[in-house]
Amino acid sequence: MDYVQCYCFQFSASQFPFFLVQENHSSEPYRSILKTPLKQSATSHSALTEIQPDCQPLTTPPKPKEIPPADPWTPTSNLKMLISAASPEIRSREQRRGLSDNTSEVLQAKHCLQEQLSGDEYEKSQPSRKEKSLGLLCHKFLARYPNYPSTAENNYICLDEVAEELNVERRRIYDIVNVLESLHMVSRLAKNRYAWHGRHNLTKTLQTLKKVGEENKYTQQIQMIKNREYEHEFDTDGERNEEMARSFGSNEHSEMCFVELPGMEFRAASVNSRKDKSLRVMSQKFVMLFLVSTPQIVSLEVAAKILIGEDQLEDLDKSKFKTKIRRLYDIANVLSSLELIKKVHVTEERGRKPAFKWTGPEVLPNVRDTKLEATATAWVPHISDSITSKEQCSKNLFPSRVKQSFTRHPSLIKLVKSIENDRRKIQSAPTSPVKISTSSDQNLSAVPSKMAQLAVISKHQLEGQSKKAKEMKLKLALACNQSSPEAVPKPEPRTAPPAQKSVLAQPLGVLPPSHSSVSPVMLPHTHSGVSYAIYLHPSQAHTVTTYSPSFMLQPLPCANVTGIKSINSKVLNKITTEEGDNHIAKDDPRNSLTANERQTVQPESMSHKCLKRSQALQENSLIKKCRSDDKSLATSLGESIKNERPPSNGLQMNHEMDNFQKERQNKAEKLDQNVASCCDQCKREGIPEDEDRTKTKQEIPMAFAIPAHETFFPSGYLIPLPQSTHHGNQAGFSNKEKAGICSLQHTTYSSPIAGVIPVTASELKAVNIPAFHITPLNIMVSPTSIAAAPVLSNSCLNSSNTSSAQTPSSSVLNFTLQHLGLIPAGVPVPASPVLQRMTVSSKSENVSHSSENMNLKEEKPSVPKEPQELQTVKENFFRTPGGPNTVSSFSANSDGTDGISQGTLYIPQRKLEVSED
DNA sequence: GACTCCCGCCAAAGC
DNA sequence: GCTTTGGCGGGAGTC
Repeated sequence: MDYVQCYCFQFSASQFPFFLVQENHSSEPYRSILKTPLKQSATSHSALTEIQPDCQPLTTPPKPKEIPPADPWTPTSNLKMLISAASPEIRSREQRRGLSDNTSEVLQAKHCLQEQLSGDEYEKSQPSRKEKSLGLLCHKFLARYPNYPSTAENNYICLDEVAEELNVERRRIYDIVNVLESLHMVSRLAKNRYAWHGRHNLTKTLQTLKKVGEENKYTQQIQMIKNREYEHEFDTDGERNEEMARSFGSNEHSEMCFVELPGMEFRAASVNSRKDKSLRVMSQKFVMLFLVSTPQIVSLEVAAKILIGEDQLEDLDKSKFKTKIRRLYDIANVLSSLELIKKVHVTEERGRKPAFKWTGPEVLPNVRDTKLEATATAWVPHISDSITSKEQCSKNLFPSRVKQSFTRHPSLIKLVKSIENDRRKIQSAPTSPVKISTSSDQNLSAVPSKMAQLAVISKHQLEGQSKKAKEMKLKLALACNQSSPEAVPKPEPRTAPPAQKSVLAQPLGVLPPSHSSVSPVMLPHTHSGVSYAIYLHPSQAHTVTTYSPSFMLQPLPCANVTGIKSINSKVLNKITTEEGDNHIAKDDPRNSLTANERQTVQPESMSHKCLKRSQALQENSLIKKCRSDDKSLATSLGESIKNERPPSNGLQMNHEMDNFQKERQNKAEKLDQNVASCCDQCKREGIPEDEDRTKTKQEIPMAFAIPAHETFFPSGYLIPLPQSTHHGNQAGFSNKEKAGICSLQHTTYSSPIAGVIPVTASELKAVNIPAFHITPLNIMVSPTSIAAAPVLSNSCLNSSNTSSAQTPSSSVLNFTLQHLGLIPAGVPVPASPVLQRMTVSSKSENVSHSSENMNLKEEKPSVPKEPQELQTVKENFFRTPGGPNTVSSFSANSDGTDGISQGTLYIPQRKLEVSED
């Protein structure tokens, strides 16, 4: 036992000169042994952990060459020497150094040792399997390089050298490097030579992977697999596989390549040589699964099935499955070392399953497509590159996806591959002399610096705005407190962490449940500084709404925003980690970096999680809605929450809708009165009439101006309409604000059921908000939640102006219905509340819990099998121009136009979280 | 017995 | 033709 501890020190000392100082001053009798680098012990991890953050050698640390002094040999030291000599790694190392002329002696020593020690003792003397794990090796590898290397430093990696230093065969280093390469943390420069980029590219890569994963419909695939799991046991060669093959085939997954980032393309000539099975590609796909799923937990089984599905479904046999699992373990070990994932176990009906949970930074869905870009730049470096990156990745990953309606003929694939390979060879053959990474490293350094400048500027400006807004809020709070106490935002709202402020550049007021009966929630609109206010009834304190970077308002399943994850976990999965969920975060000092990163991105992550969930829920909702029959609308919401039943349609729904429309007219009037009252109050308090008043409208929660160009659309669909009234609405704004307003896309979204849903604060006390969804461009309220529609404010809209609540033309409606497959092509449908009967209900939104929460009771019978046609319809609908389910994606395309054109049907994210935990 | 994943063979790709 | 890269699966260690 004693010598084992000694080993720990030996490893550290030999690997890190940092420790050699101690060694040199040590009077420890076994000093001579300390000179021999041995394999790490279990404690080496912590040692590495402490070393890694700052003092990382950029290059291979010089190996200690000193010859061990001839210290007196004791029986113990002799034994230790024998043990160390017995190590094959040590032997091979000695051989490589040419210092080992006495191999036979060593072997003899080993033999001798074996004889001397009992079997158990000898086994104990060998490094345990854990100590040789890829994860630990990866830790050692990572410890050699800084997380954020400066380009001025030497960041090259020589595989041979590393393998030697780490006492492992090169094969293992390849495993690590391949995974790191998939995250663009390293890139291949030449034979045996890589460049270390650290985490500089990580955010960008993850964004890209997420985007690609979304486009690849991984969420749906996961869902599909999970659903099937519950329906049947996965059999190897049955009809189910064929079915699955068809599904995957229909998703055009047959051809997938390595996702590349701009400036890092084709750096590895072999990158795509075995692309379909490459560890790199597998690693990227694996990461994608985490990024697109909610919760971000992926079981190995599901991952393997998806990965196999993309390969050769016809060969979906056990051995293939086992192999995939093996590879996934390899990848997971590296990702774990990077602290991007953590091993967990999900408990479900069939038992405990190994899975991994994403613990890395949350990823913005797609910032570039929104006007947030400049702002987000302050937050995420390289963000401006992400577009190109995304496009590039899309091209790389889904070459045939550019025109989704066309599929490349298999016979052409080979030709294309051949051409691509040729081009690759020409462009990127990694040959000697070593290619200095001009495009990569320099871009990496140049772009970030520019972006950083932009970021600082944006941040500065936005902080200014934020301050103003805060001041206004306080003023307003005082002002409105008199007229409407419920609406007063708390001076210290439970806001998102500061990091988000800098990003959102708006006071994000996710307010705590106040003592008043209504909890206001301010939601900034980053485009224009418009905020939304949502008032929650205390009974819904668990459903706090926060801001989503994609401009979606998503109720979150808890009052404490920072507690979302835990609640989610609680609700969704009974997860047990092997070492405790919080262990790493709490205890591991190395985690500070990840923690920091996470701190920066967490606000987004939360809302985004909800976004993710909403996507999943929405999918289920759409499916179920189409199958729903005769359940009553009034009861369906509550029932569905509890029982996950499909929503209802029919006469009762129509009745409800009629009532609703009447109600909301009344509410509109009340709302106007409230607004006027509040503004008058502000006037009395000395708040400037002109600009500030307008601002007030933006920021005051009581300014329940219903966007004139935004209309509640009970059906959940938004149909873009020509904007005709918007400019008129801007008349009252200052130039400054006009500018902000103009930055908005003026697409009008309307509903067959035109109108607004004004709700006064007092009325809100009584309403529930089971499901809603708000974006700066649209507001969607599920039919079942319409009566509970929250109030909204949007400064760029005149509260009294509802004229733009237009009824879409019948042609648009026809288009909609036909696109839905609900009416045959060519059958005209008048613009009437027909859609009411086909609205997507939020009823079943929580159904996807069943898949996400394997621990929850699965209500398999209520999850009907999804027909292919419906699947297709669903896919089509969720394929928004900028990506699936991203509102932001159509708000501003790179060309400055609306990404959604006339006649385009957009099915919005519809909410979601019924957290009844 | 299931889960993990090390290990090294060997073929493809690179030089 | 040699070297590098990495897919792959046997099988051992661990739980």
